[in-house]
Amino acid sequence: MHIMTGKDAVGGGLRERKKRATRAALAEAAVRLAAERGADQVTVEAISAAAGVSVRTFFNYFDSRDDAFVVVDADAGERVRQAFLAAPPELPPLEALREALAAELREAERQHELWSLHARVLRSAPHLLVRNLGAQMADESGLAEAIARRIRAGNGPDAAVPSGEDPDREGAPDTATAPPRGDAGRALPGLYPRLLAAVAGTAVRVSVQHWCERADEVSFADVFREVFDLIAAGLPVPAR
Amino acid sequence: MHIMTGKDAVGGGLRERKKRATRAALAEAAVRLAAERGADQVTVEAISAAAGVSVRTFFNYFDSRDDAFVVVDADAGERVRQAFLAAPPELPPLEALREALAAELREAERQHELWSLHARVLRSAPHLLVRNLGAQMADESGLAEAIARRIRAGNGPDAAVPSGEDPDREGAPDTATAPPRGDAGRALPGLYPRLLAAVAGTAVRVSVQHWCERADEVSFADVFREVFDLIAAGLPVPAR
DNA sequence: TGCAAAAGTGCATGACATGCAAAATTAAGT
DNA sequence: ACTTAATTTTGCATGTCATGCACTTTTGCA
Repeated sequence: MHIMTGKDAVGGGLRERKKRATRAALAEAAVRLAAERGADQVTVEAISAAAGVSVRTFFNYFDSRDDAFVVVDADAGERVRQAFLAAPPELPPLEALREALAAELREAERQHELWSLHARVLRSAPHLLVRNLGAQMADESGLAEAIARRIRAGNGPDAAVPSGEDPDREGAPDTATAPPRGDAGRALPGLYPRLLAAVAGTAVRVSVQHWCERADEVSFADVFREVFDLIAAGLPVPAR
Repeated sequence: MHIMTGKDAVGGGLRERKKRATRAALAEAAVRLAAERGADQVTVEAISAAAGVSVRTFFNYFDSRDDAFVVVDADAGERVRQAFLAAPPELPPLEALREALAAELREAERQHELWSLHARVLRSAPHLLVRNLGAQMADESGLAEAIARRIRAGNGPDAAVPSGEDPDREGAPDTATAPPRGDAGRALPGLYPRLLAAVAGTAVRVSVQHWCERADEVSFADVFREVFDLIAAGLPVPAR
C-alpha cells in the first residue's frame, strides 16, 4: 500500500519491527547457547525458551534448526545493492562493488561481539560452516541484477573510462597473466553480471576467512584491499 | 567413519569397491526419486529401499538425508588436484587450474543424464542448492594447498615468467581496472592460494549455472573459456 | 470501539538421526 | 576347509526435528 518495500532495513510498522526483533532474538539466543554449550547440544526448545516464544513459533521464522545459526543479518544484501547502485557512476563495477561491500563490512563490525561468537560456533561445527558459506550467496542473483542495471545505465557516451588517476601500473606481477586469447570482449549476454556478483561474494568470504585466522597480524581492511587488488589484476602469481 | 580417506579413485580391495557401489547406489536412487517425485517427497526409507539396503545403513553413509542429494562425485576434487599439479610447470596457476578443471568437466559429461537430473532437483529445491554450493567448497582448502605447493615448486630461478609468447597485453579492457594502489605485490602469506582456489570454484559454478539455463544457445566450453578470460583480465566491464 | 489481517500457540503426526548390540559378510591366518 | 578377527550391515529404542491444522492473541486501521 504505502511505502511497504518490505525490505527496508529500519521498519516502518510496529508489526514489522516486532517480527524483526523476534527473529533477531531467536538467532542471537541460538548463537549464544551454541557458543557455550556446543552447537549440537542446543535444542529448538532451548532456543525458543531463551527467546521467549514457543517452539512452534521458531519454525515460523526458520525452516530448520540450523538456519538459526547460519543467518546473521537478513537484509545485508539489500543494503549492499543500494550502496552499489548509489556509487559514483564513473567507477567501474568492480570498484563500486568493493566500496559498497567495504562500507557494509565496516558497519557489521559494530556487532563485533556477536560476530565473534558466531565465528567460533561455525569453526567448531564444520557442518554449519558449509551451510553458512552457501547461504552467503543466496541473494547472488539479486546482486547480479543490480550489476546488470548499473552497466546498462552507465554506458551512454563512453563506456567505462574512469578518471585516469593512476595510469602507471608499475606492479611487478604484470608479467604472468597473458591469456592465450585476449578476446574477452565478445561477452555472452548476462554472463558478466553473474560472474562479478559471484566473484565478489567469494572475495568477501575469503577475506573474512583469512582474517579470522590471523586477526592479530593484519587488519581486515588490508586483507580486503589485497584480495580485490589481486582480482582486479587478474590473479597473477604475487611476487615474493 | 564413512569419510573414508579414499584418495584412490579406483579401489583396490573388494571391500572398498562395494562401499563405493553402495554409496553411489544410494546417491543415484535419491536423485532419481527426487527428480520424479519432488525432493521433499522422498523419504530415507524410499531411498534405502531403492538402493537395496536398510534405513540404518543409509545413515552410515550420509550424515543427513539432504547429503544424498548434494554429493555428486566424492573424489572429483582429488582428480582435479592431481591434474593441476601435473600440468606443464610453465603455465601460470590460473591457466593450469583452468585446464585441470576443463578436463574434469569433460570427463563428467559422461554421466550426463544423471547430471541433468541432479541439476533439475537442485533448481526445484533452493534449500538443497544452498547446501550444494557449500559442499563444492568443502575441499577448497585442499586445492589451495596444492596451489601453494605448485607455486613454491615453480619459483626457483625466475619466479613465474612463462614462455614470452604474448608479452603485449593489447586488450582494450586494460583501461578500467587501475586500483587506487597498484601494490598487489606485497602479498599476505597464504592468501593468494586460497583466493585462487575459491575463485576457480566460483568460476566453475557460474559456468555451469549459466550454461544450464541456455544449453541450446552456446556450448559449455565457450562459457567456461569466457569466464576464465574475464577473470584473467581482472573482470573489466565487457564491450558491447 | 469494532473488525479484518497477521502473528503466536498447542497438539498430533510423521520423518529424521544416533547409540547400541546382535547378526552377517569379508579378509585373512593356520 | 576351518577358525578367527575385523568390518559392515541391520533392527530396535529413543529423542529431536519439522509440518499441518485449528485456535487464541495481538496489531493496524476505519
